[in-house]
Order: sequence, then C-alpha cells, then structure tokens
Amino acid sequence: MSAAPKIAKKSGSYHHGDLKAQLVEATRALVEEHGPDRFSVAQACRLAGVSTAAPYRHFETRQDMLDAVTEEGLMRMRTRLAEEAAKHPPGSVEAVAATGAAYVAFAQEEPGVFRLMFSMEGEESSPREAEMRVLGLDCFGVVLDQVAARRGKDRFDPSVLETGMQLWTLVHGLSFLTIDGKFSVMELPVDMPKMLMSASLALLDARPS
Amino acid sequence: MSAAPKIAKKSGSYHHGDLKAQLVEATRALVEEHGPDRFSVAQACRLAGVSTAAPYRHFETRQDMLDAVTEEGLMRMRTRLAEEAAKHPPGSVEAVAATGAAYVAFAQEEPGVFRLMFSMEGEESSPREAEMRVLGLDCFGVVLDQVAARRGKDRFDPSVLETGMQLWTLVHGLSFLTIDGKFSVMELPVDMPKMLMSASLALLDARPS
DNA sequence: TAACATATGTAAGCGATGCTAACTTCGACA
DNA sequence: TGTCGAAGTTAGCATCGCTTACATATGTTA
Repeated sequence: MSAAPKIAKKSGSYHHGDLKAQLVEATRALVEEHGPDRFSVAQACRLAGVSTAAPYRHFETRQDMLDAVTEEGLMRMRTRLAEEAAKHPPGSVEAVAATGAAYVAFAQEEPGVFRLMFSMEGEESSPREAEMRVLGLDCFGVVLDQVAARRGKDRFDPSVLETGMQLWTLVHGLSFLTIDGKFSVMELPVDMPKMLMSASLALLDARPS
Repeated sequence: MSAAPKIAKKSGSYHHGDLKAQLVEATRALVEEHGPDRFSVAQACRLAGVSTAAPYRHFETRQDMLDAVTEEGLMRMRTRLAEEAAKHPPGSVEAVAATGAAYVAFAQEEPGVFRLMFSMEGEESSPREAEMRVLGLDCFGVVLDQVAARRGKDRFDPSVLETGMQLWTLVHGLSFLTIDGKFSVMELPVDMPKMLMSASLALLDARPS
C-alpha cells in the first residue's frame, strides 16, 4: 500500500479530465490510509497530480472535500444495508442480524470513512448537513422497517422506535469497539456473529416495558 | 471564548510552578473546546503563558500531551463507574443500568475526552499503551462483575463475558450516537434512561443461546 | 558565601499545512 | 477568428508541530 495509487491525469494536458471526482477519490483513499483527522489537502493534490491551489476551484474548504466522501459513504451504506436485509424474510431475526452484520462489516472494511460518517462535530445546519441527515435516516429506516414488520406495527410506533434504536445503538457500539481494537484486548476469541445474533434476538423479543 | 480560562503562572517568576500539570489541564480544556483533532500545542502554551517550546521539556510529542489527558480520563471514569455500581445491590438490573448511565453521562459531560479515550488509531504497543489497556479493562471489569454476580458465576465464564460485552457495546454505541447528535434527528423525544434500563434487562436475562 | 550542575524556560527557525490573490492556459461559442 | 470564462498555475501568508542553541533560576556542595 505504500505505493499510493497515483491517479494519473491525461498526460500533458493542462486541464484535468475530471479533477473533482478524482480529488474525492484521493480524499477517500487518504482518509482510509491515515484517518480522517490526518488527511491533508496537499497530499490529495499530490495524488491527483495537481497544484495545491487546484482543489479550491471545486471545493470551498478542506471540510467540503471530507463532506463529499461522507456523503458518498452514506449512500453506499444505505444500499448495502437494504440489499442485505432483502435477502431474508421481512421481520425475521436473520434479516435484522444480517443488516447489523453489514453495518459492522462496513465499519471494518472502511474504518476511516465510517469514522468520518459518524463524527461530525460541527453542527452547522447547512443544507449539506440536512442532506446527510436524510441519508442517515434512510439507513436507520432499513432497521426500523424490519422491526415494524416483526411487530406488525407502524414504522413510527414508539415501541418499534425504541427497539430500533436499541439495535442501532448496539451495532454502532460494536462497530466502534471493533475498529478501535478494544475487543482484541481479551484473549478469549469472541464469536461476533453469534453475539450479534443473540443480542438481536434478546432485544427484538423482549417483553414490552 | 474569548475568555479561555487563562492559567496564570506565578507572576514575574521565570520558572513555572507546575507547568506539566497545568499543560495537561490546558490540553484537556482545549480538547473539550475544539475536539481532539483540533487541539494545538501552541494554544495550550498560550493558555499556560509559556513559549511554544516549553512543553517539550515535559512531553516528547504532542501525542504525549493527549495521552496524559486520556489516562487521566480513564482513571476518572473507572472510579465513577465503580462508585455508581456500588450504590445498588450487586447484580441487580439497577446496578447495571446505573453503571451504563454513568458511562453515557461521562461521554455527554466530556465528549472531547471521551472521544480521545476511545479512538487511538496508533497501535504502538508502547508501555503507555499497555497502561491504558489496563485502565480500560478495569472499567469493563465493573460491568463484568455485575453480570457475574447476577449469574452466580465466575468473571471469566463465557456467557458472562458475552453478556458483558453486549452491555458494554450498547452503552458505547449510545454514548457515541448521543454526543454526535444522531438522536436529536428524530422529533420524538427518546427516554434514554428507560431505553437503557429495558435494554439492560433484555440482555441480562436473555435465555442462553 | 561562591560556584557548579541541573532543571526549566526563551528565541529563532525548518518544513508542512490551509487558504488566497493574481496570473496563465485552453476550449467553447459568437 | 476573436474573446471570454472555466480551470489550472505560481507565489505567498499565517499557523502549525517540533528542533536546536542559548539563557536563567535553583539546590547542593564546598
């Protein structure tokens, strides 16, 4: 990996074919390689083979570049969760567990992007922020629909919402603890799929409070 | 902000009373104010009223300063969890829920430090790293002992371990989703204590797989 | 009390960063 | 063909993390 995949521009040409897309891809790769906070615009420029001023024709700030990667990641996660859930009967424990497993798998495969997606400290309430909120809600909706199907209730039923949030919370914590290596601390090998399955079952079928 | 709490040194004296401790405190304050990744050594120096080179008599790198804050945070969390658990009968749902609530409360009160504590990307396996691992395990041990007491089993029993990890995972996810503002997305007010309690109960008393 | 060793501070400077301003190149369209 | 705007460039600012060389205060020893 050492060899960062240099993204070539059309050789010799002054103007770049599709610099914006290539910068987003470079940003994604660097976020994955060094983590969101260590990402630098200058490195992305080197990857794309342009000067350090070039990105500012396409993005207002460094944060804008990161936001683009965040958005793309959220969209990928949304489709992935939906695909995984669709492989099993609606409302089944298998469907819920598979969705959760896909969530964790995403975090494991792309920890940098995952971290980026779920740690926006700036609450700017920009239109961009709104877009991302919607994308996040779409992801949550996949789980919510499963719970609703199992209970035979509405998607916005309070008990459905509570259980949905418990499930989301669980896989979210599982994702972070996994990518931060907190589980490797213990010697005993933990069977994560099994743990996820049993927890999903316990939460899904808990007697209502 | 403006008025960041300037930490005065003994006025007029060349030598600083206890610069190391004051730098740690300044680091903690800045991490809390701007987030771990936006912390800068120079700002901490300004807060403590010394030159930008002074910290390097006490810390090797910027990361060392952050590590000091991390360690102090882990110790504070450990005692806090233990205190909270001790207020209820060992192995009771109340004890488990109270411990979890304390975990989330810490995250809410000090999101910067909390984020710092649980996102060490560098796996250096330094002696420092080992210390922090132990501190983290101590925190987990508080929960583990509660589950063990409830089940009347050993702390290292596999089923105890699995449930303990599920509980930890849940509150960890709850903490992150809370400080990242993902819950405020929905209009419906979520009763977090109740949700935490019911989830703890469901996981604690789930029929063994 | 004098002098030295040590701990702890300062000043100056290196390379890299995010970002801006002013200039240059190139392609699209009249 | 001529011109205009989009999309690059170079040059430069302020700040950053960190290092090196030097200055000052303090405690121990004689």
